[in-house]
Amino acid sequence: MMALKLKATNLGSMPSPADVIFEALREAIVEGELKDGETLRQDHIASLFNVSRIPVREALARLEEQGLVTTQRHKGAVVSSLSLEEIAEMFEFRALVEGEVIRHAVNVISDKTLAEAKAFAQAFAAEPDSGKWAGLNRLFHYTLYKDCGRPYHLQIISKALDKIARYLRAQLVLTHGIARARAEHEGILRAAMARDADEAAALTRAHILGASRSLIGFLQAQEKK
Amino acid sequence: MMALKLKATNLGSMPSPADVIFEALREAIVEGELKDGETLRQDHIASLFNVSRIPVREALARLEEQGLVTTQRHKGAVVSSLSLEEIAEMFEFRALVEGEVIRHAVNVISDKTLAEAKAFAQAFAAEPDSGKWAGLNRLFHYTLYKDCGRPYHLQIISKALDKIARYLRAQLVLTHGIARARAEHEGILRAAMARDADEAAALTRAHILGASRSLIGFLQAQEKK
DNA sequence: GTATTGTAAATTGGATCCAATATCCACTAG
DNA sequence: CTAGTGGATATTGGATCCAATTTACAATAC
Repeated sequence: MMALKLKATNLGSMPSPADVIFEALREAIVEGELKDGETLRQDHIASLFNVSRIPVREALARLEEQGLVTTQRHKGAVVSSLSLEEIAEMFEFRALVEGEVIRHAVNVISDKTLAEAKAFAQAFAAEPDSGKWAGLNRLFHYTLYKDCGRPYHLQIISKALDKIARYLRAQLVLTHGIARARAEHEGILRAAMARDADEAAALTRAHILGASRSLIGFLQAQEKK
Repeated sequence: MMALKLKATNLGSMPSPADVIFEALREAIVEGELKDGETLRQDHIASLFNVSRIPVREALARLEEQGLVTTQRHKGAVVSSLSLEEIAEMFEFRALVEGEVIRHAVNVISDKTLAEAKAFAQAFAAEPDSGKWAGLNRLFHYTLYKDCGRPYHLQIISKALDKIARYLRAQLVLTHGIARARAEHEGILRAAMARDADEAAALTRAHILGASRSLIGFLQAQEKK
């Protein structure tokens, strides 16, 4: 073996075109750029990325497995939409898992991570551009969770968030959720800094379930119109 | 519109070849017929099902998204294997979610469903063929959960089970888990019939975490050899 | 005018073909 | 004999081509 040192990037794990397309579509759905029920034409996507339809189809298959799109044989893929009941259930699920995760995290959380979380909370509170709220909100929470040593839990939370992020956005922007979120983030952060795991878990649960009630109420009112 | 009534099977939602292959591979992995680390050759699978590699690749993409196989660019797909830590985490996760689900289920469970669960518990206890234990075990628990009105939770549980079913099998068959499982099932069933949601949840959690300890101990001993 | 049939265009899903990469093994140099 | 090179083989990933199905719409019948 030669002794020459060079920073070798592992070509074998470079993202394939299919990966790139998957990520782009996922992002677009999560960010709400592709609306509920919108149909995704393989040809169109393929020409956007200058590839054939093959990698597009692979990306769509993976998105369907995640529940972000729904496919009907020979009819194509549409962005999945969730009913009110389904949205409510997702929030319940998040409250359960995120509550558990933050409890474990707070018991072992480092000062460095706490500082990061604090920075995100402040950035969130100070951000004037409503388009960036959802992202900062997610970063804040994720930072508080990430030391929990439970990668599978984190992955599941992330996938659940992907499915409802579009709706959450509405909750923050359209229901004045931002003001309450600021206050509740402060509380969660304080509990975490005090290493009070049960309090952090309880506040996180309440935070999620509160957002759920607010969003569901908003969507119900919306529906009646 | 004509009045003729006939039981119309919706052709549009018939399983595609890709669906069939996905299910078959999933089943084979879950049942342990395909071992950890075994590589899956696209050509081989394609000829087994008499199709080209295209639907096989779609199935593999979906399996990878589920975490049942791992792909490396240009090297192909292998059946994912879980470390001891990962297995332990999956059990923790199951205890959390299944505990929650059975609590909600027991509050609304029908007598009919209880009777079904009882039948599965008895079938499980009486089954001499160890190859069928895992399936009956899963049916018993699923039956107790299914009235909970939370389809997303059930789906997540199902996917989590898929990832560890191979290992669970070993726990039941090789560690005398079957005897304890019989007794614990009885307890869970009794709590459910008494509509004692908290007790059913606590017993379910204990059941899962007990199986986890037993399995992890077994695998650790195995590893040292 | 409305409902129904038939046909053309659009779209998906699969097969085949081709290029890029990895793996294996024989060969060579030292 | 060993390390290393080069090329044959196997395998994957993507492009192109083709068949099957859906959709839109024009033509026809009533």
